[in-house]
Amino acid sequence: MYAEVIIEYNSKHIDKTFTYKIPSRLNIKPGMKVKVPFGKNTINGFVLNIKNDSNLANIREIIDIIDSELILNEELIKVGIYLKDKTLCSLTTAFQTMLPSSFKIDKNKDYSKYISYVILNNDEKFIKDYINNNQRYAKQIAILKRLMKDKKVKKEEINSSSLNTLLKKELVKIEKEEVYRINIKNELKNDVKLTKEQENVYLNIKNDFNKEKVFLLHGVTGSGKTEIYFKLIKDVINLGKTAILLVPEISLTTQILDRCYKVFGGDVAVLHSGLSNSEKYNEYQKILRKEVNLVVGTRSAIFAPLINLGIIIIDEEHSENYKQDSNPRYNAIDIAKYRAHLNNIPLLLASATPSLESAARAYKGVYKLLTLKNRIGTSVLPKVEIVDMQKEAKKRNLIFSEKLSNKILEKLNKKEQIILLLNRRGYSTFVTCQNCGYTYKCPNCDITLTYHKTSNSLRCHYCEYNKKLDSICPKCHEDALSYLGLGTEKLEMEIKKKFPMARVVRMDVDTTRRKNATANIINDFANYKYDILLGTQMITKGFDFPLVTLVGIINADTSLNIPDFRSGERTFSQLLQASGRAGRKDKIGEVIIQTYNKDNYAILNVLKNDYINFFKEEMKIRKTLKYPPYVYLTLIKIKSTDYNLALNNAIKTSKFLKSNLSNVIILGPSPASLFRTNNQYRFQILLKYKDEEIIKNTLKKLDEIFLNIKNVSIEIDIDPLYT
DNA sequence: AGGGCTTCCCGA
DNA sequence: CGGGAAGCCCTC
Repeated sequence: MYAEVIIEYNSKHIDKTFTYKIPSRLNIKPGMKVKVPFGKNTINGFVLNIKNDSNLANIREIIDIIDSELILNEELIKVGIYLKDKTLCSLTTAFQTMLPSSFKIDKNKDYSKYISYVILNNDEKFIKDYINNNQRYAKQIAILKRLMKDKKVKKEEINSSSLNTLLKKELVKIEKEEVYRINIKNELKNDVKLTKEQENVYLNIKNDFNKEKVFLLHGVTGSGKTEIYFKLIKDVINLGKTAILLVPEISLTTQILDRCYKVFGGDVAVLHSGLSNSEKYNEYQKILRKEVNLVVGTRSAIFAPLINLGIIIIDEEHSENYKQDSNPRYNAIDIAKYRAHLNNIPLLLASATPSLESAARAYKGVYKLLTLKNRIGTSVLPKVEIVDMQKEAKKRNLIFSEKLSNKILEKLNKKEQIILLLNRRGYSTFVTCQNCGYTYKCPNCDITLTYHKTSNSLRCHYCEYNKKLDSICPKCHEDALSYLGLGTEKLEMEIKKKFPMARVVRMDVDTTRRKNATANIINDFANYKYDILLGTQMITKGFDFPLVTLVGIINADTSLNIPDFRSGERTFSQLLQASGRAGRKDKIGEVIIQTYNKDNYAILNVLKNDYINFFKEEMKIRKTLKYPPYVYLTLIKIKSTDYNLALNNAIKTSKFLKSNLSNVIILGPSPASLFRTNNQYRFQILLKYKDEEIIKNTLKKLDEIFLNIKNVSIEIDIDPLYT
């Protein structure tokens, strides 16, 4: 028997399986991690396939099985191959991406945690005799008596010298027991009652449990989507199947996870990058050992090795976090579709602001569209107002309009909570000299440096560049540096100045770096330890704070001004999601949007709370300009530290594509939106096409060509989020 | 990835 | 002629 093995060396030059003979002493199955000889070394690999014969001349033998557990099941092997095919990454990269670090192909780490117990090691008569004959060893006798009563006692609770004697005399022994770091023992809550509207959605999906079918649930914020998820998952588990629930980011897992634990108790494993390696190891182990039926997590949880999946649910499906922005650039929704296909089960995509692609498919009938139009309970949708900042600027109100200040004061007095959104972190977005006009720029990238007051440093948000701020201008040596542009740090200071009585907390990348920091901020705010939560877009996601009655958008234009075909969609979705945070329970929510573009269609549709109208207007633009969902996109970037090398290869690439592709619009090469990052010059070529399959082979060839070109690299992003 | 083999350039 | 760097190819 022979095994096809992928090996741990991750290079596109050896992106294939190698065949090894299976020695008769080993019981090898596909999915096992094995040790094999390779050249002069012995390395790790995964068995992908087993076959009866091979026509290769020199075949070596598998040395050993590393882990008798099947790490990759049959389905995951297929998913790995799909991932390679979809993103053009190597097979090894594909499987590495799917596994938590402790299980990766080149690792062999056991992060198990054990508790040691002491138990009796002999029959009762023997122990009793020992006690009777050795009355003078009072400590030992006490231990033995305790063990006769309690059966097992934690090792730390027992005096170590007495224990050693007892162990030597073989009166007791030590037993290790594995424990998980996350261990849920909850009283399970009873069923939640669904409203008519929820019930209808639930039944619609339940009727199609045994079909490969994609549902798009368009439900307004606060319409009770989570209850429907739970009911569906319960049913699936009762049928003896399993479920995956994806949420867009770690901060959201905490809120939804608490609710999962209440409903499903210890039947849940959680997977996201906020866990330590040991925690991840434990959670993964729970899944491999089939001890849980539900996995909740972020993007990579879509690779959870659950068998017998019954449903996959993707919450906030419009979120850009489902796409990985480094290699391999996969989208969890694609993987979910593939797994739903393999298992012949439903995939539920849900959002208050579905992505244009999903909505278009739903209106076309490719997905089944389900809607929730009403908020649950007595809660009504918030009242939205737009403030024209051009007028306010004349009154010298640059940060807070009159209306917003008054509303903040009003809410503070009423002891209600406020959320303020500003999509830019740091203190000021650029520092410039008022004397000579010098502006600090990153030496590696094509971008101005952001000033961070807490660390008194200038930082590049694209690379790791960081420098202390000078007291005088480095060019003209005048003391005339001024701080322009508003970031969350400065906003926090301004709020404290203007509303000294308010308790303020800031949430952005800078304040949430530490483990559990996000969860702490969210919990403290939910428990009314603060009046105002201010932050970047991370505060807009699905949180549920009943006391919040005012949401203020400080500057709605930040996302609008990014030159990208999706900026309208992003602005609309972000503003509508942020608005959704206002007014849950019985209080009416208010939303104030400050903008310099009061007539922009995205902002106006937020005002009317009209998703469908936004969809129609945006679709017209996409159709005219030939953008998704009317075409597919692939973005190719050619990068080099040498300008000419980058440019010449970009031109060559474009020629290659033009001669190999037909029915494809090829745009470029043009300088990438950030022309220089990390000292690399970047040119890009954009492909637009209607048939996904026609470009695959050409892209594969192109990728191979670049393997042999030095000092230039290529990056192929299929279905990119940004152009 | 990493090792071995070939080639090519140049110099006490 | 010899050594060392650089390029190329192979690994089941």
